[in-house]
Amino acid sequence: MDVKPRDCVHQSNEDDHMELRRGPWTVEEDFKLIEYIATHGEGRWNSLARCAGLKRTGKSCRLRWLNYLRPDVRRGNITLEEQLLILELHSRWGNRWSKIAQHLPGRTDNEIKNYWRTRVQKHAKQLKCDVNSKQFKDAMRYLWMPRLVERIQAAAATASYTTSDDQLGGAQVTSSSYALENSSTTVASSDSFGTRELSGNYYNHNMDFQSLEQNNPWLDNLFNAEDFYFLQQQFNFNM
DNA sequence: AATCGTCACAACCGCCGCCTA
DNA sequence: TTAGGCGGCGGTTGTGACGAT
Repeated sequence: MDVKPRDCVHQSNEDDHMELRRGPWTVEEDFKLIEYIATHGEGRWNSLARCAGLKRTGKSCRLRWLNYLRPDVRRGNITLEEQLLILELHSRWGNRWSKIAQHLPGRTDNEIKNYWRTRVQKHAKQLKCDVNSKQFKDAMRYLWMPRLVERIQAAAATASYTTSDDQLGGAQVTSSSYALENSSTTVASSDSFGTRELSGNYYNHNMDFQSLEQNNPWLDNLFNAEDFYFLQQQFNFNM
């Protein structure tokens, strides 16, 4: 952003010692922040907070803007393609959330971090293994990621045969196609493995995921009973 | 209907590196 | 050169929503 709130003279001793607000943001606070940034641009968050008349720390304003109010923030469920990208990038970079977020347009590091903690770590916990263990990494690489690839491909195939938005939901197909385009370029450029290799691994394990999926509408529940059995057989998890 | 447990997500905290005076 | 301020990042916590009992 170009315009910085550098010409703010709205400071007084009272302001300096005012009680800072914490906790959830109100609609009024959001409005103030949006208005101020629309006029003056973002950056220099401490003085921005003062000049905008917000009884918040600069950090709090920055976080609220970047994670919630920014117009290009994408909200809603993490798509399959995004899940695949997160797993792929995390396997390369670890907990470098902001770096990972740079490759998922509209997603924030906070959102990705939350996704990892609530979904991925949950499954590690269910498998009674450490999320950083080789076992779990193998499970991700040889089961979870190939499955995501299959699901992405299946969704794309279904979409191509479908002309009616009513059957799949127009928004979902659009979002899926958009993300697939992005993820395929990124994943394909991976120096370690790409979609083809992932699919190969998937077939090597000789699993009939298609029928499995038909019988199990797991969708967001990434590991189901059969998966646990498979993991137990393949990776000797103690369950 | 009430209570409890779990999940998802927003927000805060502490640390670190960079910049500037 | 250095000290202080600031922004960015990753870890952690608080809390509302929701489902199970």
